[in-house]
Amino acid sequence: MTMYLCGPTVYNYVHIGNARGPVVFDVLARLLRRHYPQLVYARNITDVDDKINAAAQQQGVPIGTITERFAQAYRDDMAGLGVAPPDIEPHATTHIGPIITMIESLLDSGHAYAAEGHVLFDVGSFPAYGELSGRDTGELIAGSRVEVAPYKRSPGDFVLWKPSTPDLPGWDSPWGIGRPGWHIECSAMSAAHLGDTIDIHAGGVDLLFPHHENEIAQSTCAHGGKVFARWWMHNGMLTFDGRKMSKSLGNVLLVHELLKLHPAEALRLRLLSGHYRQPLDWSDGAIAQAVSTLDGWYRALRDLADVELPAGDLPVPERVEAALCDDLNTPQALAELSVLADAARQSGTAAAKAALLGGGALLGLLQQNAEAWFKRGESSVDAAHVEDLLQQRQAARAARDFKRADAIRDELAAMNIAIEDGTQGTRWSVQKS
RNA sequence: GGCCUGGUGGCAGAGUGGUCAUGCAGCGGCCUGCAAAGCCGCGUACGCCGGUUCGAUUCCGACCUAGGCCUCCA
Repeated sequence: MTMYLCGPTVYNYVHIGNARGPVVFDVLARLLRRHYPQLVYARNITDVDDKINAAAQQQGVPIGTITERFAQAYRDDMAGLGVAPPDIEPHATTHIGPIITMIESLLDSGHAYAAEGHVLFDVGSFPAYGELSGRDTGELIAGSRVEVAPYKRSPGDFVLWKPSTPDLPGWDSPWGIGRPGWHIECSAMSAAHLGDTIDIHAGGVDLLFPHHENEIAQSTCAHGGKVFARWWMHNGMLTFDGRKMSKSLGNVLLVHELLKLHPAEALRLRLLSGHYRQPLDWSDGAIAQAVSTLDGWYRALRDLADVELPAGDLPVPERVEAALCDDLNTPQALAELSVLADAARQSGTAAAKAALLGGGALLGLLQQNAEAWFKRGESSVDAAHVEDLLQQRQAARAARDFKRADAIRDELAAMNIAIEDGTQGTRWSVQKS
């Protein structure tokens, strides 16, 4: 079983919309690994690109400085969101050889042509072009938004290799010093690591055309007509202010920044709270709801802190798995998690606790200590002072001086501390998303 | 203009041809010194108009509306 996800072009921090695919397909990978332990999951890094070049030139540094920095930032952001690293993280610049080989094969088979230092894919040579995205080439050309260049035979033809000037990164090739086109990178990298035919190819819907269409054309033609990807999965876009969150629109929220402001699991929960194929709207209110939901689950777990888990691996609740097996229905899986939380609260058994944790684990949620969840942001709070106030309040209550006790509670509330009196004493937590 | 998706209760968001989504918020009750948490209960939800059907939120058609792709984009 093989899976390929189109990864980031690393010239800047990624925004939360960019994280939806990695998070959603991380859940898919977790699910698949249960059934196909030999799953090989590849997520590439595009580390050569015009935008990277622009950023490097602007800052006067080699592209490697930019790409290494932001590739690491990307790994950090994904780790922050609880995304497990893929099995393979191929970089475009370390696959120039395979890319050139693939282009040569396309030239040899008549699916590509060289012109003015460029090599272009001849869309007309691949009748199935447009099938995935449901468009026909005639219309495409009529659309006229494709770049018309004198060296193109047909406006829909796309670049496999383009020439580089001395001030830009380039690699030696049969067509001169140049660099690969974006589309061929994914074709070459997936073939290099996952073979001619991959099982699942994932990515955002915005890549459906032309990127994935082009990948199909290149790979199919380079591999003698073999199927490129058996299944395609496209995640819907994240919207913000009612519009697609995108760098070009400028309405982005960086993962890097959001992780400083909100609990990571709330961000992850939000990304999983809609079906992956549907659009999902991002808002502060939505994050607050996610935090409240997690509060409830963690509260159930905190009450069971002393209940020892059964030995061995956590169980995966059948209903959670069934939901995910049904076209990765994460909202349904989340609903099942709420049911499990109820069961844990009401039964208080080790089995119920394990089920809740096991279901959460499959979704990459409930991965932290319950007490830690409620005490997050504690560094900004003087815990000793809080404990001292609670002691005073306890004394006041014992003396039935409720006015004083309530005044202390108000004081704590002003410090963003919420308290709960329970049979095991008074608990406190930091009220901050 | 072409090609796609959607429009579900205050909010988020699944799903289904005919008794339940689920969560968040709200309301009432129990509990509590009072709260909080928890528990119990509540709210005439499926864009609009036709059609098919014994019956449609669910199928079909038109319309309105939102968004995406057609250019870099997760």
